[in-house]
Parts: sequence; structure tokens; C-alpha cells
Amino acid sequence: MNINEAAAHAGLPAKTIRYYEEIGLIRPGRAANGYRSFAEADLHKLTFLGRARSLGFSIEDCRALLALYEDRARASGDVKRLAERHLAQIAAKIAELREMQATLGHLVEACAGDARPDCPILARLSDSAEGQATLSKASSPVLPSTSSSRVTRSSRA
Amino acid sequence: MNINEAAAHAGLPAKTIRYYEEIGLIRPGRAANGYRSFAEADLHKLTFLGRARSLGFSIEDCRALLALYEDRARASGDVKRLAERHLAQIAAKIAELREMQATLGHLVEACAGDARPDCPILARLSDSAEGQATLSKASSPVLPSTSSSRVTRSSRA
DNA sequence: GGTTGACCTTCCTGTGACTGGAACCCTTAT
DNA sequence: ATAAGGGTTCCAGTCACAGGAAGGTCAACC
Repeated sequence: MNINEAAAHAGLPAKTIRYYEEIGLIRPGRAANGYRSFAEADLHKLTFLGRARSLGFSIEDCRALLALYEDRARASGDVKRLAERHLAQIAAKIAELREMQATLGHLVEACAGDARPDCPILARLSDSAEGQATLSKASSPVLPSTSSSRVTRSSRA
Repeated sequence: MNINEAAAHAGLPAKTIRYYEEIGLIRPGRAANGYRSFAEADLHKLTFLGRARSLGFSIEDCRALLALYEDRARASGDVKRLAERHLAQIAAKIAELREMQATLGHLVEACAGDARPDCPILARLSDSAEGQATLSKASSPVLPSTSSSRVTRSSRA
């Protein structure tokens, strides 16, 4: 099976599959003409990777998960630990976003949104008064990443 | 005022300030020895930028906000629109993360986490049965970004 | 046999918002 | 004279790919 068919099968772009091979996540065979040749096992791995990525696991986490998946003597505790760590990062990220949402939500509500220049949003951003902690607080180098939608930024100390 | 003092004042790393100058967000003056020289107005802009970034606005949004901030004839409606668009992205991102959290949370709960190899998490990731939509659904290229904690990844079509 | 068009290959660049580090200059104190 | 602690520029790396160029391969059709 060639790459595009495998891509359709796994629900991943061909580009992504080539990338996964490049970083050693998969090792599809090669046909005589140099084309990648995907076997059942490769397709399973790709599907596995796609799902793990869609749950927000980083590539390195995926690598670890794949290794555990292939290790019949694994301890489910190792998998669980990994997942719990990831869950904690997700929770932290959500908390961070909710702070932004709350702060910005209040400001938006307070803004008339008409043709006049007065704007509580800009006022808050430029306010030189005290009592302004960093607007949204955030943890440290938290969660690795995925594609699509990103949103955060932590405040500097 | 030199860069490190300005950095402390604005709560941003000096590296970031140099970067902001490079991309044209600020234009500090230069002393005779070539050192950047930050005036009050520069400090205000930096503080403004730091706060906007901490609310998750992208650099380009920050550029627009800064322009609005400096335009005394701005319409608050323009600011509000920008903020509302950002709020929508935050909400979308939160929804995406919550889906991940829910899915992964269930799997973690179901996992014994002991020395045995049986693991519902791996089972779900590798399950070849039907009825498995992409584990977490997500919108498209949503939110720009900030630093620190990232988490998402959307599913491919 | 020639040509189209779809598919495959590799390689290079770009993304966002920085961070780290190298190599070097300036200033002040010892 | 030298050492420490600023400052400067420039280059590379991050993460997980996406876009695109240049070229090889394959099946079909005329």
C-alpha cells in the first residue's frame, strides 16, 4: 500500500507520515521503485499515533506510548502515569485559558464597542496604576503541543 | 534607560524586547555607544505588550491593539471586535481541551495502573473497531499563540 | 512510441514567539 | 592591566508539521 492510501486509511496527511518516518516513529518498507510500502502493522501504528496526537500527546509521548504498546510485558502503571501527567498539563492549560477568558470577558462586557474612542480594554492594558499583577497567571513550560489551535502564553516572573 | 532595566520594568526578558524591536513593535532610541535607550513611552508600550500577550493575544493582534492604543481617534468597536474574536478562539480551545480531558480522563479511570500489561488506554488507542470517531474533535487553525503551555492538536479530516 | 496526468521521491523553507549561545564591544572598578 | 558585568549582532534551535520545487515512476490512452 502506497503512502496516500495509507494516509486515507489512518486519517493523516501523507506529509505527516513522511515526517513520522523521518523522526523514527514508523519504518515502512520500500518497494523496488523506492516507494514506501505500508503493511497492516504500519497502518495500525499510524492510526494509533493519530489518536494519541488527537488526545494532545506530544510526539515524544507518542513515541513512549508506542513503545509501551509494542511491549507485551509493559506495566499498565507506566501508561497510566504518562496519561495522568498529560491530563495534569491539560488541566493546567484549561485553567490558564479560563483566567484569560474571565479577564478579557469582563473587559469586553465593559466596552461600549461603538465609534467613540474610550475603551476599558485598552485602558486596562495601558493602565500604569498598581495592583495590576500580570493579567493572567500561568505555570511554567507546561504542555508540549499539537497543531491547530494554540492560545496561551505565560507571564514572565 | 538600558535594556535590562527596561526589561525589569516591563516584566519581560531582554531577549523578547530585542525581538519586539526586530519585528517593529517598538522603536527605542540609541545612545552614542549603540546601546538601546528606552524612554517612558517605550516602557509603556512594553508593559502594554506584556499584558496583551499575557491575555493570549498574538503578536499581530498586539500590533493592531498597539496601533489602536496610539490612535486617539480609534473606535472602541474595533478594539472590542478584536477582543471578541480572541475570546471566541479561547473558548474554542477550551472546548477542545475539555474533550481531550473527558476522553482521557475516562480512560485513566478505567486503567488499573499496576504491573499487569492490560491497559484500556492503549486498547482505545489501538482499537480497530468502528465507532471510533477521531478521539477529540477540534476546529481548524484557531488560536495564534503564546509561549509556555501548549496542548492541542486538531484531528485531520 | 509518445504523452499526459496522477502518484511518488527528496530537499529546502517557513511557521510563532521566542530562547540559548557565540563572538565581540563598552564601561567601571580594582 | 584586567576582570566583571553591562551591551551588541547574528545564528541555531524549538515543535510538529505544511508548502512547494525538481525530478523519478506508473498506468492509460492515442
